[in-house]
Amino acid sequence: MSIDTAGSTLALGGRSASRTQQALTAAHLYYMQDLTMEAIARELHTSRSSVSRLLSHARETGLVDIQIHSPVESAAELAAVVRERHGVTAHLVPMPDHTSDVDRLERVAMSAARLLGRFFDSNMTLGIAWGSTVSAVSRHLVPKALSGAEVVQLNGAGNTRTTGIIYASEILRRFGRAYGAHVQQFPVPAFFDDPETKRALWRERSMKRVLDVQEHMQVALFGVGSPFAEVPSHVYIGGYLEPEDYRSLSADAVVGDVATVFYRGDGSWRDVALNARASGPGLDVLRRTARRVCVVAGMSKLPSLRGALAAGLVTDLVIDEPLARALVA
Amino acid sequence: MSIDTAGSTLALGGRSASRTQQALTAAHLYYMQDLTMEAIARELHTSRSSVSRLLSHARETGLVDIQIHSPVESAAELAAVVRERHGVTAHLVPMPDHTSDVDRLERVAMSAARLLGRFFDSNMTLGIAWGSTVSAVSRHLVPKALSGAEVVQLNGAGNTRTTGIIYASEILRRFGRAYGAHVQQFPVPAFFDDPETKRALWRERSMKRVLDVQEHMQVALFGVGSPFAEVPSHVYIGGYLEPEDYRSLSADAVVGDVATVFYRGDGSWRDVALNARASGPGLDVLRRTARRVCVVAGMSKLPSLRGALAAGLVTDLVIDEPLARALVA
DNA sequence: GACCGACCTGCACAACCGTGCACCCGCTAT
DNA sequence: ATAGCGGGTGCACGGTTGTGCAGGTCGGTC
Repeated sequence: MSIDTAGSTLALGGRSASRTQQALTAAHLYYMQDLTMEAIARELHTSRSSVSRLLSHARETGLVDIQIHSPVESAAELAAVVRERHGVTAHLVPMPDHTSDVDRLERVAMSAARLLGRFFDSNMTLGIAWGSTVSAVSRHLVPKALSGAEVVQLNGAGNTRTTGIIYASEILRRFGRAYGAHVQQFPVPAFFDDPETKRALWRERSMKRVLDVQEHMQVALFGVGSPFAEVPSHVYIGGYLEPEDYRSLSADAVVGDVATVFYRGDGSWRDVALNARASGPGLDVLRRTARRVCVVAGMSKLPSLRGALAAGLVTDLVIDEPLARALVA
Repeated sequence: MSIDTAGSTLALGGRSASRTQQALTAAHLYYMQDLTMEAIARELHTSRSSVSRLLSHARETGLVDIQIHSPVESAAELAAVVRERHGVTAHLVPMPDHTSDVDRLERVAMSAARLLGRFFDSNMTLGIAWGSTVSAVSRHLVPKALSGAEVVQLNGAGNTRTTGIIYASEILRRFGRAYGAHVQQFPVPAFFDDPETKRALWRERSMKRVLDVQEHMQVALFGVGSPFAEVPSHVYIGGYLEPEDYRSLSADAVVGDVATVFYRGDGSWRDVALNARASGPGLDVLRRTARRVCVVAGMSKLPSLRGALAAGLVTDLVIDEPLARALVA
């Protein structure tokens, strides 16, 4: 008689179980056993709406993981062409040609966020650039409980107007929270005024520690900047660069940047003048990272994307399908 | 102008794409980008109902894979107790205590079928017993495109009334189709009349080939039979055994069987008389298999389950939660 | 060339699900 | 004590999704 209340309920799903346990049970009943929410509500002795919320909770917190496998034999032809031509794995995000640039970014970011969970695991280090693309990704991350994971900021965010801490650290924090990871900030300006200051600072042990973490990351996540596009990236409008800097970039025939490091259409970057003052990791450091996930949305990014591919910065490319078609056209 | 019709559609999702490609696109838009079916229908230039069917197709054919991860720290206490006490990984299938035995079987089988896809991969061999449990599982398999996979029947199906070919081969065929695997039948009676015939047949090269495949399987899937339960298993009602056989089992204190091989409550089996005439693999052969998935539903199976656990036949146990609770009680 | 069957489509309807709202409970600061 | 607050619940409604049905298309057959 003492177990009477538990008698007709579920040991793991009963009213006394934790929210997570209930969500787990509901998810099992819904996704594995194909019950309706109504039926689940009866089994859990609660209302259908609570079950609906429980399932949302389960999805949002990563208890339920939905993957899409394209059967190998038919792996989207377009992706195959991209792989052959550029040597990267393309993750195409389908959408109509007439999608606006903001929608593209949002949709690509959502897909990228869900994909990232497959690449990032316990005891790994993830390096992130920041900018509108990575920021958009950060808003759609699916939590995954990892241990010993670390997230490190790849480039500084300070400029002449703000230290950029708030914006960049908000992004970092989202990643850290989603993966239960330790976050490593990088409190330096995006661009130094004097390259000598950068070199000096880089010799400081506190900075060396961060740089060392960057060097050993297994996954890097970044977008590409497009300095001369109609819709310039965050770096180009936030007061980071001076008119003379633009002239310098122009003179160097720069087509884009990754984490404040600039490159030309042919992928060269070492002798771009501005890079001496940039806070981001040298592209050779980036290239030593095992998995380098580049997220790109919108036609205006095409030239800088080409440059990034030419520079061999990318192993996995998350990209909207119309742009991918333009890339191989 | 010639590409006009394709201009406002999706290259991969347009009307000319294959059903699979369309389903893939729809799945991406639905599960990765959270669009409604209505919106997807617009992008794919089709009706909403077609999108609904496309998504069903994607789920049924394994294009979409839904997994449930219980966060390690909270991995159902009950499962932990089972692991500790019996050394097996328990996959608990939640359901109310008052669930009928047929519902239990159906629900456990559904979960088991979805789980199996995680264990069975290309170039592996899967051994299956047959019986009501495995049959139920076979009806819920989620397809997965493998190469070089093989499915082998573990025990014969013939009896004095039929060769059992139709029933058993239907089950086998379902597995073969779901995984694109080659199927290996085992056309022998479930029980021989004369153990000598079995020994003779086992020396035939055609039989040796099958036995050899069985010995090298990486995954085995089976239920447990319960000879003296209220709801006896297939083997015990299909005309396979004679009254004297039952007396023999009773005299040997048998509590159950796996693939026609009988064991006692303490897990012993070698000296059970009837086993000399059984077509199933010796339990030592079974125990050499890396992953041995046992599917059990319903209280009446408890004694035979205990025996199978005592015999160390199981590495992964798919079981309804009320039964699991009874097991550890 | 008419017929047939297998398959696909959109419609319409019913079933199902998400969410704003009012409410309740336990906690805390006043 | 009590008002306020954060978080959870069920109801009711409207949006979303599954599915039987009545076509339509295509390829094969007599």
